[in-house]
Amino acid sequence: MQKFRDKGLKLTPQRLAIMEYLDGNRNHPSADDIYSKIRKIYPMMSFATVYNTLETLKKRGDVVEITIDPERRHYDTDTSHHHHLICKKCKKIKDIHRDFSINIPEDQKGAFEVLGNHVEFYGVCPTCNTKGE
Amino acid sequence: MQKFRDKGLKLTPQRLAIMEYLDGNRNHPSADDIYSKIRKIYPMMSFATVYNTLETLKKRGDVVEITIDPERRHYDTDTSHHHHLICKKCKKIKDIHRDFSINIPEDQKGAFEVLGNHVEFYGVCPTCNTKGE
DNA sequence: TCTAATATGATAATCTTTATCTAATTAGAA
DNA sequence: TTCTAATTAGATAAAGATTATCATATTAGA
Repeated sequence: MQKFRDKGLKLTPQRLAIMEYLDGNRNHPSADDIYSKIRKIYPMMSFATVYNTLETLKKRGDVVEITIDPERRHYDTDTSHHHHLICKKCKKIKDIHRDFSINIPEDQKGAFEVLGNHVEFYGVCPTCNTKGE
Repeated sequence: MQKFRDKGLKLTPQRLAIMEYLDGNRNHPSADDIYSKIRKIYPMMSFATVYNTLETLKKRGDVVEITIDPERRHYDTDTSHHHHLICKKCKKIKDIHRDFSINIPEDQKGAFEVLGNHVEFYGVCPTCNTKGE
């Protein structure tokens, strides 16, 4: 939380609410998740503010956008290098912390400047699995 | 191409045009790419038909949806297990053929049934790199 | 050639995300 | 504490991607 307070970021009640919601949140919420949840407490929250704030936090490097669910973007405050496991049914996302040290073979990389990688595992979570087919 | 002709798929001119366009196409086109291109030759092509056909081909397993560009979905007719490298600037996608044999550590997997994985490498392609900062 | 089943295309609808712009608020100086 | 410049919020429009609907047209096979 403290990490958000620095670097000339104007602290408004809306931003604080969003940051508070995100801080330590391991559920990789979507913009809509954030909006819906905070709206219950601060009904004056606007969708635009959610996107604005996410954009600001992304630029500051305090939040990372996850592209793993084709339906919508998810956000993660864990900015350390890690990977994800997604349930194809309920779309729940789980963190996978582990350095797989994967690299593109030289012959396929060519002159491409590779900046990083992200592994997306997919499958069916225990909850969805027990609910049957 | 021949692989599309089987299994009780009704062959309409529109479908054939889409299949022909996709066959051997290594550019991971988006629905819009497909639509725009084919429209020039078959002006009667509808966007709905593009999506319908993609859906059909996906179900048949002849096409795979790639979730790597947050802006839109891309499609790949190479259904073999492989990974992708995307340019953060121009969004061009390149195939990476290589089995990295990565697995989730048992303690993090739990009862999750893992069905597969996909590695997304990102960076800047040679073309965008030479265009300079 | 005929028919049942399926696909097309036009269009509306939905959903996510971005853009615009004015009024309100914040941070920091005075 | 007050004032001011800069930034942000919120309302809303707009854009863009994808899905849904449904009457009409087309296909495959009898």
